[in-house]
Amino acid sequence: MSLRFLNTLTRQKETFEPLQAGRVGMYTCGPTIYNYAHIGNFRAYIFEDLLRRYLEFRGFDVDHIMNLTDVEDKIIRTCRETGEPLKSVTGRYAAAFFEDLDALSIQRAHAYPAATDYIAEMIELIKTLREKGHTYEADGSVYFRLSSFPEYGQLSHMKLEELRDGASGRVDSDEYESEDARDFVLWKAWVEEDGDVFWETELGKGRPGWHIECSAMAMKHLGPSFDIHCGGVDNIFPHHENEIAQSTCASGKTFVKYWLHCAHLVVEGKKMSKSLGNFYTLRDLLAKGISPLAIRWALIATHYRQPSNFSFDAVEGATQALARIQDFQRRLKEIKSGGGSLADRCQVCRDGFIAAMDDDLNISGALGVVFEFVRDVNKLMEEGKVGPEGAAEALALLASLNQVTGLFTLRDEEAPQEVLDQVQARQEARRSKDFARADQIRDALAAAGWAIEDTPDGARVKRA
RNA sequence: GGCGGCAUAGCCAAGUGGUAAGGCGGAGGCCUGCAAAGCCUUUAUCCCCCGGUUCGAAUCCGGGUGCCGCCUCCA
Repeated sequence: MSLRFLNTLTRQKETFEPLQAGRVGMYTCGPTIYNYAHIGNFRAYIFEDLLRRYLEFRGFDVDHIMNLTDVEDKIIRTCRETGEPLKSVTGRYAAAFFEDLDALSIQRAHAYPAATDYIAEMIELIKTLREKGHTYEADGSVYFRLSSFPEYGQLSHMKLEELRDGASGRVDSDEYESEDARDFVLWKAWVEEDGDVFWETELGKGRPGWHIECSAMAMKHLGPSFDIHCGGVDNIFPHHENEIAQSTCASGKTFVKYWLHCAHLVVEGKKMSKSLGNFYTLRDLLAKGISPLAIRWALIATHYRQPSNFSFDAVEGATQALARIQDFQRRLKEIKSGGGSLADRCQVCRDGFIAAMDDDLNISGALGVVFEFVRDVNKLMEEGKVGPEGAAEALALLASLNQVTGLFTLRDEEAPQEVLDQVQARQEARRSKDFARADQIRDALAAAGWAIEDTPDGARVKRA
């Protein structure tokens, strides 16, 4: 079997074959850094993280680029309302964004280009488009003329005529200086509300449109043609469609080979919204005491093209599932003698995991395979059939698969000496059949956040 | 109004023509001084509803209902 992805462009599952053997160029649309990202955003970033990790697991050398949109209407509005400089606002939320990525064990992309650092590249790109006759000017702004790109709509599978019909009644034509409401802006002429957010360029005083930044930065980092471009489904139209138009017209080459889009997240079955009270940033959830790994699990466990329902029941389930994997690893680590190898079982698990993931990143199926492995090995341990060699093999397998999931990291905390002393005291009480005393110690430790589990080889203590 | 996606047990969620993975939760049992962890059994005669195609459908087709997305710079 080979690695296959559903390509939004063709709506087919296609075997993944990178443009250059062994190497993958991957661009993912990142956040607009004017606020804290919410868990819906992070679902997309975790999907992209899973994709990148799996490509690497499969031996590809991945170059992952994620943009940061740091100039845009909402940011400018914030600056105008608060008087805070643009860079100050975006710097603060960029820092918060990276903290959140770390909390969720999302691997860093290889570069995070920010739009305002690529103004020169955007200007060059717009000039190229102008030379090739794809643009026009109106009131100091530069627009892309959609009628100059007949293939427009190939990604979203929408027809230009349908867009025009759809727009009727919804678009206030007074807001547009463009010749056609469907045309989009490449360069926005400065207006008074922009304050000191502008660049003096060959195209005049103003700022870039949103779509052009991704074309400019993606091509700068990955070349005119690259392998994978990701984002949320809402980006398909118009953002990614516009990127295709700009990039293809400028370079004359196919922009992206595979487009992968992530479905949205609902919370408790409803669209997240502040008025419903189900709108959450990562910080909101951490403040409720939910572990970041449980959030990662809840966000990753649904196939990326399926709408995912984030609920507190689901988070509780994720927390318990994580504990099961953690306990499994603790047990394996304690095996000191006896038993044999688990090479065959490990191979079955690894093969099953890969078969599922190869099929358009079927993470639910892959996790199912891991749990079947856990159950089988737990049973073998119960029967005393697992030795140090087998335990090491199983732990190595989980560590390997953890490179993909980021969910199996064993987080053990060394118990302080006073806790160990109490554990020892309890063991002595048990030996002398003073169970009241033993239970009293166990309850006290539980209250302090330490759980005791008795095993044939002694007591195990872990963070509750 | 146009385009598209989704609907599987209490919860999360795989499965796209051959008779319902997995996890959480619940119930019973084994183990344990008691627990915890683990193991075993059990928990959807059925996959939103109504028709149809087929020897056979959760899976295909038609209609309906509900939720979600896009159609103006929200992942």
